[in-house]
Amino acid sequence: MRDEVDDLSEAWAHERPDLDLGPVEIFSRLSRLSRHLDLARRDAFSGSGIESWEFDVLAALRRAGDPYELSPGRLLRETLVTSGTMTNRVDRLAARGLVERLPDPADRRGVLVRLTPDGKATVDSAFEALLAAEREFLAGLSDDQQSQLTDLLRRLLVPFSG
Amino acid sequence: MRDEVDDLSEAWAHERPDLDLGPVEIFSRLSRLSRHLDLARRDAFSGSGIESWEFDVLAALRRAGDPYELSPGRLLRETLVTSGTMTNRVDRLAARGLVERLPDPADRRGVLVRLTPDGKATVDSAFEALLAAEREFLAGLSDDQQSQLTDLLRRLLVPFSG
DNA sequence: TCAATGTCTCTTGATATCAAGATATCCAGA
DNA sequence: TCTGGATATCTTGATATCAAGAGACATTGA
Repeated sequence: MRDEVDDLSEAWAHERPDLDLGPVEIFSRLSRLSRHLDLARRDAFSGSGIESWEFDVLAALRRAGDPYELSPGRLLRETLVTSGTMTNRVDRLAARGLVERLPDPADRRGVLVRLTPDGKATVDSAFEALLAAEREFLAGLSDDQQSQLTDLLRRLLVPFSG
Repeated sequence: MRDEVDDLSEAWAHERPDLDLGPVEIFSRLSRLSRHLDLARRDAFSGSGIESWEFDVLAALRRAGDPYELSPGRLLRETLVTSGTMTNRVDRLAARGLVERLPDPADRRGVLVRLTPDGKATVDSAFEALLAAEREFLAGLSDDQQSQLTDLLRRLLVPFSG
């Protein structure tokens, strides 16, 4: 049981024996796993004909529940991108017929982005493909280990969820 | 102990009660932690006057040990970017005096990128700042939990390290 | 020796993103 | 009612990245 971070960490230990590399052991793995996960997501989504950024937007709308509407402002907070990026994304999703823009009846500055039936079907199929791909990732962990990992990651994430 | 992914997962469970969301509990946290980590890295590096992509390149050279040289090809495999990106990065690092390009004595097609003394000092100071910032992240975990987490993440990463 | 193939680096063209600012609308308080 | 500041979205300009390909050199096998 040896991974690429063991090599990296060993190299650092050789060059900087004065430092405690404990954090590297965790965060280098976290960061690399995240990259591998991104690639796996791309593969999983290609079957549904969408890209990762499209899924992020569509999934936020899908999770919101019927009638599958959110403001651009809310969407950009959910997906952590800037407003210029979200305008561009909504433009492209609307051009593909996966979402539509509606005026917000409660605020004339505002707009609502709504999932179309086509968009809903697309995101549902993509989500199922994603879950299947992610389950592959977890094949090496027992159910017990999976819930341990969930718990440890939650502890790290809590400070950012305030 | 509740985090943002608990909300997200609950919303999905409400909309898609037919699906097993176990993988989401792990990978959504992993992905979000990675984003928060990127932001923290940026902060940590700003004190040393460099950006994250600069650290990635300089750190690969630093880890290689004296004389701190690697080929661009090796560098792009270490940092997972394309060759065009690496050419651009080495250009900018060389312009700042943190690395220099040398002809490869063993292969006339090739080039070696070498850390300058300035680059070495910069990356060493940035690495110490990064470790300090990462230690903050880990404040909520006991030593025991940290090594549990390291072990679980290694298990996930092993399949990608072949 | 020579040709074919592989390897290495850099260039080009297109694109998604961000930061900053513009415009329109809402809202609280005088 | 009016005014100042906050909010919501979109636009603009600059930049880092990627994909694809070009050009130079190395290596292998006949």
